[in-house]
Formats: sequence, structure tokens, C-alpha cells
Amino acid sequence: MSSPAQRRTTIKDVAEMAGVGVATVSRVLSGGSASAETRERVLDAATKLDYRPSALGRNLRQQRSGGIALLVPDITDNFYARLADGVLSCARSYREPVTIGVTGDDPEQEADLVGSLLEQSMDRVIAVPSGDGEMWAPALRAGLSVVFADRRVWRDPAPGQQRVLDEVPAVLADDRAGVRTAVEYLTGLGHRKIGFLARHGQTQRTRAFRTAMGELLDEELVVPARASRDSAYAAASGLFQRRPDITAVLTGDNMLGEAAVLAARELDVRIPRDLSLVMFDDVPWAELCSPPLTVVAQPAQDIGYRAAELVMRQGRRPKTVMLPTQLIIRGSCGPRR
Amino acid sequence: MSSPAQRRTTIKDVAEMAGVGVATVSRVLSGGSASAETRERVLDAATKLDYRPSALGRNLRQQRSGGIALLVPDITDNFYARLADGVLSCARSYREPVTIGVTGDDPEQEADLVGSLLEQSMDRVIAVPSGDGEMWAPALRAGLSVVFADRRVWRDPAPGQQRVLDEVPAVLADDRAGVRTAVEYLTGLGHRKIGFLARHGQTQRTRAFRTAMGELLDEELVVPARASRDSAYAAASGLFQRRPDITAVLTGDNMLGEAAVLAARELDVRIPRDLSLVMFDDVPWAELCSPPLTVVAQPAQDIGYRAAELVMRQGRRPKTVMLPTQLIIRGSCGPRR
DNA sequence: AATTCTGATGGAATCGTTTCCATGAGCAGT
DNA sequence: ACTGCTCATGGAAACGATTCCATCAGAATT
Repeated sequence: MSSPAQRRTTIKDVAEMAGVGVATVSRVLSGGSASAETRERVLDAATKLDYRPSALGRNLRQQRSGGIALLVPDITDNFYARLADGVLSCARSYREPVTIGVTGDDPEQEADLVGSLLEQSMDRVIAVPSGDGEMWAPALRAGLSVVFADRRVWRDPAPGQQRVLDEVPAVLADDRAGVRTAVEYLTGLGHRKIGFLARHGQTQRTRAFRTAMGELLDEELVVPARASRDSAYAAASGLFQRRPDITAVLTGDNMLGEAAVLAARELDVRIPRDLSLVMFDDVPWAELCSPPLTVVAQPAQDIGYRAAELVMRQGRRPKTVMLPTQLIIRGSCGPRR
Repeated sequence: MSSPAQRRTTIKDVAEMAGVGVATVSRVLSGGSASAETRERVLDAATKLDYRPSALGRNLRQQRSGGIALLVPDITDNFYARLADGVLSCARSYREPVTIGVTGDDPEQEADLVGSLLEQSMDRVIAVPSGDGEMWAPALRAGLSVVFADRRVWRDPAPGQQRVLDEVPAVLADDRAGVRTAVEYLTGLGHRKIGFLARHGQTQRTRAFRTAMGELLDEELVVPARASRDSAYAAASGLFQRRPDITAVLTGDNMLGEAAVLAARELDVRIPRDLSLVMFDDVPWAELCSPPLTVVAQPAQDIGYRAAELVMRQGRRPKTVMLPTQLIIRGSCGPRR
């Protein structure tokens, strides 16, 4: 039924054909020293046999499987998909495979995934963290090198752990500046009652919003949502009904933006006439909406790419990389009526 | 600098602690036969030492690394992201890691990726194939079990290879029915001059369109595009300018749908007044468009899930699985003016 | 000429698991 | 009591690479 399952050609075959020892073959192939003549004979035999070193053997010996693991909350979210694409594209240039896991923004699932990563002896992880310090500290101690992307862990009860987590490099979009720019743009248009829809875990953005609003802040206009479409819609719809006096809203991500557009349409709130909308993250459909959505664009692909670069350069661990956001003005904001 | 790098606990440690041989530990842990008393002692030691078998050792021994590889053209495309999500969710229940590669719809990159898969001794692949039979036959001969998703390979010059490729299971959306339903819907509204925007590689859908149109078919209204945003836009814009007499258009995927919406807006073609639009694939933003887009929905997540199920059940290889599509009528189609 | 040094080379150990095989104990059937 | 049978069990081989270490030849130094 199945194929005759031809035996793989191993390093031994190459050694035999070239008339040298396996050690020499290994050295030649991994750039060690060898005489020109030997090198040629080995290379010749290798190509002739179409030899490809088995990653399995290498991995076992080196006690670590190559490759990069990537943990994202939701791969169907365009932002994380672009982030993943960035990781993939950098990893490709290193010829490293990428294993992807989705956490659903759930610390428990995340812990579970990290566990199976360790089982696989993966030692390079890029994560959009959902869990807190308590969850990541053991992983670090287990020897894997982690880079955070898009978020970093914030809550951290035990004092000893803070240090180890500060050592974790992170690649972030400049949330603070992004939020500030958006808020300033809206206040510049005359808006005073500005809502903020944020997902749990978007601590940085929420904090930045509070700061940027200053004395205009109305705590009742800051509504949290869980990481699901339903929860996002409920948050948006609830806010619009509870406080029909708001004239502008900023959403912490594109799912909440989608929810806001839908809820506004449902409640017959016109954008931008009745409500100005700024959404975090410039997804392709932002331009297709009518009106096209004004957004705070994040370099999602770059975030992924840079994170992958960082996780590959194990040696020197640079500080956090902060990438700029950009306010892209389209048609979803108008002056306060 | 880095952690003290504590040695991993191995099966040997467990054997020692339980006072048995390593073979016995292995048997107990993988469900072999053992006396009740021994089993308990081993299990006890294993939990006490927090032992997790190293996937590396196992993989080398079994000559295959576990896990599933997934090859998609573009992970930022919502359709493939949902497909990937389905694979991920099935794989999780088997506790199998998933390695993702993007092919960019380029046979060369695809071949490259398959090569590195073999290097990793991956033997389970789910692929949205870009290359033809010549490219996949060697991979099959090398012993990996492949499941195609969304597409299957069609062109196949050598007669001997046809058979082996027919043996590859595939999980597909019912393109033919989907296209037929859409075309019937449009003709039912009175449309006669219907355009079709398709990407290269969407052979099945193109063929189905030709069949469904019957004698209404105008070959000039069938325009191919390459797999890029620019090419998609050029195709849509070109069609609309060249043939202002068309009253309806069907797009072969969501990127072309996006391009059609944009091009129509740019050329001041109103939807649905001047042009009715049906798009393949129900992406979330289809509902956000105005008017909301009428679409042929595909069960992307299911396709991925089923493909993963198939690739896990190595034994019996079922025939092709065909999943239904569904026409979701929203607001982008109107009667012919 | 004797010595030291350098660089190439191959044998063998090693990584952690699974699995083959031999051993021995216990038990039932004759 | 002897044979045959079924189990549980542990030792050891195997997987395929890397790398330590010893060896050896030839060149350079004394």
C-alpha cells in the first residue's frame, strides 16, 4: 500500500562514499576545518547522494530543537496574522521553521502551550503574553529565550520576579503616543466626551487613554470587553445606549472597531455625523468601510519581524524595541456637532 | 548570565527512583503491559519528578518528528487564517504542534518548504498546493502523508503520477455548486453580462463559472489576476473600464472582492445600482461594507479541521471530502437596470 | 637531528527515547 | 514432576547527528 519507505541517506553513507570518517563529514558540512581536497570529496559525495542532514539527530545531540515558536491570541485577527507573517518572513531567512499556537488570550491555554513547547525542547519563543509573571518566570528558568511582542507582562506580585521579566526583550508599538495622537486629534475637533473601548489586557492603552484625557476623563466612558466578538459588540452597544451623549470613541483594537461600526449602525448612530470613530490598527477593511475609518496604524509585520530577529540573536539582549504608530486620517471623524 | 541550565529529568531518573528498568518506565508511560504495583510506582516517581518525556529522543527513535505542517499561500488572508485556525484547533486535541509555512502561491517557495519539512522529518502535511504534480510526487514518495485543502493539484503531465496524486485526500469547498448558485442568483435578477475575477490557480472556480454561464459566457469578461493586491486591483479596474456594459461581477476570493469594491468606488460605479457584486468567501468585513456584501460563504475553519483529522488518521485514507458552500444574500446585488 | 607545534583526521561517546530479545517466575495441564 | 505457556521485566541496541579526544604526519623551531 504505502511506499517502500526507502532508507534515508545518512552521514555514514556520505562518509563511506567519500572515504572519510563521519566526524570529518560533519565538520566539512558545518564549516569546520578540513583540507581542500577532503572538503571537495565530501561535498561531492553529499551532492551525489542528495544528502540532507537529519534535524532529528542534530537536535537530540544539541539538546534543543531548532525553530521558533509563536504564541498569539488569535490567528484570524488580521493584526496577529500580519505579526505572524513578519515572524515567518524573518524566520525563513534563517531557514528556521515556525510553530504557531493560539492562546485565545487565556493564561491557562498559554501555560499549556508553553508546557508542550518545553516538551519539544523548543528554546525560542515569541509570545503575545496573556499570563502574568508567575506564568512566565518558570518558563524562563527552564532555559528558553523569550521575546514578547505587542504586549509585555505587567502584573507581577513577587518582587524577585520583576527582574527576570525585565530581562525579557519586547517589541511593542508605541501605544502611548498612538493614543495621545488620537485623543489630541479628537479634542482638536472639539470633542470632549470621548469613549474608549478596550479589551482586557490592553492595560497600556487604557492607561495611556486616561493620561491623555487628563481632566476630560470620564471613567464611565472607559469600557472593558473580553476577547470575543460577542463581548466586543455588547461593550460597544452598551456604551452607545448608556451614554448617548458621547460624540467620539476610540477602540483599542480592530475587533472592537468592527463591533463599534456594527453597533452604531444597529442603533442608527451615524458615523461621523453623530459619532466620530478612531480605531486602533489599520486593517485592510478600514478603507472599505463607509465612511473609511480613521485609524491608528501599527507596524504589525515589523513587530513580528523584529521580534524574530531578537529571538534569533540570543547573545546580546537589547532593550525593548518601540515602533512608531501613525494616525491615518480617513473619513470617520468630524467636528463636534 | 543565563540560567544555571538545570539538567532535564530523563527516563533514567524515573527508572532509578522507581527501582525499575528504563524499558519498564517507557512501557508504563506509553500504555504497555505492566503489573499494577509497578505501574503505580512508576507513575508515582514520574509525577514526583515532574517528568516529561523528551520529544527529541522519541522522535529520533521513531524516525519521525511529530506534529503537523501547514502550507498556506498567505496567512494574512482571512480565509487561510481561518483554515489555519481549524487545523490548530484539531491539532490541539491531539496535542500535536503545528508548523506553518507560507508559500506566497509560488511553486518554488513551496518546493523549498517541503524540502525543509523533509529535513525536519515531518511526515504529516496539510497543504493548499501551488505547485503541480511533478512537485508533489517526490514528496509523497519520500513517505510523507499529505492532505490537500481548499485546492488540489490539477495539472499532471506524466501518466504514472496521476494515480499517486489521486491517492492524496483533499478537503474542498464545493466550488462548483457555489459558483452555480451565485450565477443563478445573478441571472435570476436579470443579469446577462456577468464578469468573473479569478486568481491564477482558481481553476476549479473558473471552470465552474464557464459551465454555469453556458451560452451567456463572454470570454472577455473572465479576467485572471496574480496573487497580489496590485494585480487584483488592476484586474478589477481594467475590467470595469474596458467593459462598462457589465452589470454584475463575481470574484473568486476576498482579495479580488476588496479590489472590486475599491475599483468601483474609484471609477464611481455604484454598488448595487450600477453593478451587482458577489464575492467568494464570507470574511468578517463583508458585513461592514456598505452595502454589505453578498457572498458565497466557505467553511474555512471546517476545511482546516477536517484536513487535520484526515492527516492524523494515517490508516484508512478516505476519498475527497467536499464541504458545502452557502450563498449569503446581503445588499450588494440588485436587479439589472 | 631532536623537539615542539599545527592542523587534519577518525574512533567513540553522547543525547533520550523506544523496542527487540532473553530471562525468569508463576501457573496450569498432563 | 515435568513440560509448555503466559506474563512481567531489564539489558542493550538502535536512531543520526555532533564533539571530545587521541593519533599522526609534516612543518617549524631549537
